[in-house]
Amino acid sequence: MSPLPSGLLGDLDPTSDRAVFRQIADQLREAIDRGRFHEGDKLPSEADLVEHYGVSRMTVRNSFSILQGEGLVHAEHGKGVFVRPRPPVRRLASDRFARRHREQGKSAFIVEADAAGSHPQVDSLEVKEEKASTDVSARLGSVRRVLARRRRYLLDGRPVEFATSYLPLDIARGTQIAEPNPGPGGIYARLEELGHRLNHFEEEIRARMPSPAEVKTLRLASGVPVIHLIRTAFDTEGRAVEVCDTVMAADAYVLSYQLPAT
Amino acid sequence: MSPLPSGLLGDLDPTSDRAVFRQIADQLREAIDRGRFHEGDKLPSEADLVEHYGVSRMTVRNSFSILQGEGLVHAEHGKGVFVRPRPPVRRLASDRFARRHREQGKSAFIVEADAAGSHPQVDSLEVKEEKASTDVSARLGSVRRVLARRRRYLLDGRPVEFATSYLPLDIARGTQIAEPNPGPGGIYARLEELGHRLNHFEEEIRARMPSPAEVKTLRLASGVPVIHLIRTAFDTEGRAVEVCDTVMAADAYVLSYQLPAT
DNA sequence: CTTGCCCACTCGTCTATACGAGTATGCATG
DNA sequence: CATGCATACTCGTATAGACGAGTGGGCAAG
Repeated sequence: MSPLPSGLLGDLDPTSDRAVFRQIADQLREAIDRGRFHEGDKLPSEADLVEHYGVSRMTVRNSFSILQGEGLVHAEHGKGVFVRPRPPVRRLASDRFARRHREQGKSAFIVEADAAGSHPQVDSLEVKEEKASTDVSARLGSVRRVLARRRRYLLDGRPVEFATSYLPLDIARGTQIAEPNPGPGGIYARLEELGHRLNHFEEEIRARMPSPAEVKTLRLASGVPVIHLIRTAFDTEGRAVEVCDTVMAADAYVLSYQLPAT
Repeated sequence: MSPLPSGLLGDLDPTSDRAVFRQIADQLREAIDRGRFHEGDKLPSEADLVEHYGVSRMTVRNSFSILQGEGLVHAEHGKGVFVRPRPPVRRLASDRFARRHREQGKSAFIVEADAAGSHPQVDSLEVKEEKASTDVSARLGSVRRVLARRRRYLLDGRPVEFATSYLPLDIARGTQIAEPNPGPGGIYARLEELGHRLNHFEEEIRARMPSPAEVKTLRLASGVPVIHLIRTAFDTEGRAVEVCDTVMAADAYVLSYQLPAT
């Protein structure tokens, strides 16, 4: 247990009314911000800090837990506490559903990830008929049952997004949309072939902390929120033909929209 | 210290390899999800749970800290731990900058909040010239200095959003845009009067955990992420005439966009 | 050289205790 | 009745100790 390089971290201010564990967290945070520790670097161990500050181990752990909650660091059992690297982000532009992007055979996700040089995967594919939730039913116009298409998207082995599409049975049942592989251009291409020419989409965006289930399927580190996006697709007759419910790891995404000023 | 109503919470499973504090958190979470506790309800005190489960206080506190991290509950010193109420959300539609909304005298925020029956406020108004950050400079096209307009928005006394607009000095200096009150229709109306007819906006959206400073200015409860929105306004000549950097309390907002399918 | 074990170091979980500080309530005092 | 204090309850902070479990390096045996 080598002593901490002096000057790396300061001393505590016993006269301060700021709690000791907060002071320690502040100093670590500042050291990270100032670049004393870089992404992926190992922070001093709990034992190091116990010795350096002369406090008990629980106090140090308390400090770490603050930084974890902020998403700044993550602990690895048996190894140490590390500065959390910012993962590469995926940019979603608002024209990502434009018809011209729908021509080729591969899905938008695959094409885009390949172009960005990362390795895309889709798994947990599940297609089945089920009872519509209240919310989905309201959005699709009072349908009882729907076709649900679930899938998880991964980039370089890391899950980044979990999405479920809901479609009214009278549209989707018996079509290729009900097959695991919906064919080139995805379900939007199939919908248009079926006569539902798409007119516009509505997207609702929320951000919140993940549920335990979401932590699991997206393998989220603590302190990482999710972006919850609900998209409704409307055809030219004004009918809602699909609702897509997407939960994204917030640290992996930047959403981008272009709005007319008219 | 009245005993806990039996049946409200279950027992621990000593054979489970799930940590005790997680089991307790699970049971509390489930009880909340099932509606055994409603928004604003007080959960059993730490002492109650210590007695009920026969564990130490730190273990119970550990459970609570999980739920706090999820944004499910919040603790009040001297009172207890409560189920966090879902605050009313503000919906931001993608047409909120349409020209027709810019006619009246009051700001969009005030009009909209009044209509929703809540009491809007704007404070911390600050207008000054300053050095442009790298990011802002890049977005505005390599300007050195900018006019910055900072303000905080509150609904019913609660801060919900903190925004800063940056404008190139050659556009804003000496105009009403540089005054604390930009006049009816806001700075977008002034920009158009100055000959910068607006063509479109670009919005970039991220979600992340707040910095300590953001926790303070937005008075955020723990477990509440922020939505970080960066909007760039372009005039008909393709020039970026304003960058607006907005940090919103994520539990107070739903963003809504409408996209053409073309 | 390879295999396998031991050991040191790491964080994870849990107990027990202590005192501080904010809140609410009831009771005694004025 | 009103004021103010005592008190009990709440969570906040901190200490000290114990054992468990994952990781990785070194060393000894094969």
